[in-house]
Amino acid sequence: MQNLLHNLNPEQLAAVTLPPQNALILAGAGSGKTRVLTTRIAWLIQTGQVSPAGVLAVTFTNKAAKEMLARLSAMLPINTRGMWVGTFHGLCNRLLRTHYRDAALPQTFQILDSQDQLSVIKRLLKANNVDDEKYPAKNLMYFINNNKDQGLRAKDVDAYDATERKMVELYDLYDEQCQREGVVDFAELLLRTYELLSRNQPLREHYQLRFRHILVDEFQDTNDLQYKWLKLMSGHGSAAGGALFAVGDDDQSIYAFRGANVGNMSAFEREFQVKNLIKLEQNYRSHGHILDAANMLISNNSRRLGKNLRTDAGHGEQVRVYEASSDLQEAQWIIEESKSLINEGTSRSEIAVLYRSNAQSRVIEHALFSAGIPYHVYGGLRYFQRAEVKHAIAYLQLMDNPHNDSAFLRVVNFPARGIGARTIEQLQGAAEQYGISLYAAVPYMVGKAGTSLGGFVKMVEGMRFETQQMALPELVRIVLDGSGLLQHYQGEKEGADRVENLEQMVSAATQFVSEEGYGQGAPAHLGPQAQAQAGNAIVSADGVEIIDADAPLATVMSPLSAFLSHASLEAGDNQAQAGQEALQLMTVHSAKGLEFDNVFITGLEEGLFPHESSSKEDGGVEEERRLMYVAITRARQRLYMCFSQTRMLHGQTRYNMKSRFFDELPEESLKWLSPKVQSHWFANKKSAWDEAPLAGSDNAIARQIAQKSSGGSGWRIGESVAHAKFGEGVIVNLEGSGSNCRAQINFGNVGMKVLDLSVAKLDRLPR
DNA sequence: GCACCGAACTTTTTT
DNA sequence: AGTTCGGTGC
Repeated sequence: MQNLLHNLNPEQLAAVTLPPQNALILAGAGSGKTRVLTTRIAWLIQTGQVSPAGVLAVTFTNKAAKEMLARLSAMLPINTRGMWVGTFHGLCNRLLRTHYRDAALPQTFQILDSQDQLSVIKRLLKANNVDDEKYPAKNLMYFINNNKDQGLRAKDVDAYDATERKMVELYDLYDEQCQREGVVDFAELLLRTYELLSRNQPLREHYQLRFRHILVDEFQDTNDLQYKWLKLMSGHGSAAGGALFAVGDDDQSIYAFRGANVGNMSAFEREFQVKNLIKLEQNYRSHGHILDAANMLISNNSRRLGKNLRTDAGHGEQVRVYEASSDLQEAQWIIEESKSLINEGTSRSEIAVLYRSNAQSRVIEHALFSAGIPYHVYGGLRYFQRAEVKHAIAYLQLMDNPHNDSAFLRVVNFPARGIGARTIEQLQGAAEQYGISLYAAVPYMVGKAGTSLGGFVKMVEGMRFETQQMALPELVRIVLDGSGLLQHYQGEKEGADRVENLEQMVSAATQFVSEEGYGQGAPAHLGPQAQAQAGNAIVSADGVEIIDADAPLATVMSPLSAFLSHASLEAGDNQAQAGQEALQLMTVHSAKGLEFDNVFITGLEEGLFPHESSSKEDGGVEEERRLMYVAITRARQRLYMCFSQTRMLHGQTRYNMKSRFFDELPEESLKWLSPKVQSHWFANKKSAWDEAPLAGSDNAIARQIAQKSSGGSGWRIGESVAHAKFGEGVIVNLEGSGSNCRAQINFGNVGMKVLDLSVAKLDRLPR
């Protein structure tokens, strides 16, 4: 135990050893949050305050859950496999598999990822002849998820106009359809579990009594339903129930757009009467100038819980700021600086290039490619999202649950086997008529359509029979082969990668089987007899037998079902391919939780960062500021910031002002690399472009713009101006000439204005 | 059933 | 600008 608590600072120690009461830990960036969380669990177990089975630890990502488990096994001499450490969705899946009957789900229910969900909705809209102009599938999906994330079923949603009523109706139809097909979407996993436990008192009390300690990571990212879920699990407001230990950072809340509610932190503090609020403000990551920048920036936000990071490391280097004339030049600068870092011996993987939006990566990638510097971009398609892999998964899904219409439709004619749209239409008609799945409707089809569809069903049945006693990896191999997928891609010109991805699925299955504790030889299809083996059967007061979801998943679901869940819930690694000697390119969002010695924050321009769409939502700019805070606090030693006067976006050149965030950083922590222009500067020079530091090919572009733009009016596109009413802006376009000249000016958050230059009073501004 | 062309989109993303 | 999606035409 000495070892466990060794090296903790006073605040960390206090948090780890808190009495078994509700607690809120405000953990700043780089303050050892994960360490506190895992040490808390280890300490509770080691001091005998709780058994491993009495702990529930919830995270948002699989990565975080895995890391927590890894650290726990390093700290404790116990097998962590059976412990309840996982994502909200993973834990709900486990509960629903165990209590599938009570939750009114088929044992082999399948999980829709976002892609699948969208295609279910598209199908629904088509089947109901809904005008998809008026009700785009994406909107409906957003509507449904949004409501589920708040714990609202269709019947609970208040509709105020005809459009909303229609949406509610479609929401209801959607749920019915999912139920018919035996599929659940991500939000449904949570909502279904929530409803199950709300409704079923013995079950609820069982888990409430069981989990003495519930610990939540990244609490600021919880949505309303997750908060309700935690309330329920922790038995809030009832006699039973354990202590909720929430760790989070309100300043790093950057997921409001997907339903996260920072307000949950203060709500928790209030509703759970939190007496133990501990702030972890000692930062172990960044040098002083970097922290000063972060602290001052975030102090511009209101409604904070309040926190200031400090470090024992020295000031370190100032933040280097660079103004480029174009996005190309910005990229060029990043490359020059990276090169010199690399020459100093910096590992390429310790250089991160962050941007607000994915579109920005292209220019940077291009420049890196030309310069021959290896790089890695995060955020592409993940393994289980690739089309060929999804096809294979669909075949596997059909073998486990043939009534999954999405899976059926996805592969019924892939590879092509002569089943066309006409046939499918007929089949859908029959299925609707009898209220059954497409698969079940096949026998009702006659003629040629019946034959081809029958052939498909026979193939699926054949594979199912053939693989009955097989272990999962073998089963996967048979399906890849028997479905004709492998052959299909082998015969394709560009199919080599896809074949490789398919082959990889066999090893993914092998790895899954060994990691999840399924005996290598265990048949992939495991019947309900597994149910009987489930451990800890308990009997509730009213005599209902409850099987605790305690036993390893292997006893409540077959390897195949488990593998399919895994494929939906864990789309595959996209993060951290450790040891890769390459520059790391990613959005600021995906950088959260990571750290690097050297960080570039790029595209710091009004409209990009903060993003223009953020000014329309209330609290939008504050969220952008938190995003900037996250970006800054990723850096350990060196931080670079840059912005560009011009940028190619959506096919046209845009002229932006530098980000307002620069005005919110401490002057003394910044080092401006581009000459900081004095106010009299513009009086002497006719154009900023003449003297701006330009590199290489960019010179020409900049001059072109400069020439094209002055047009005799004395003003220039790209020039910064000030207007008495609208404030600061940038000239985006000039039209007309002489006394008839008008300028289109981007006034940032005020918006775009067209002003007559003979009338408007404008002042030139130095950049 | 497949290939090609044009239109429409383009903040951030995990499960 | 670049991609992706859906529709049309063969």
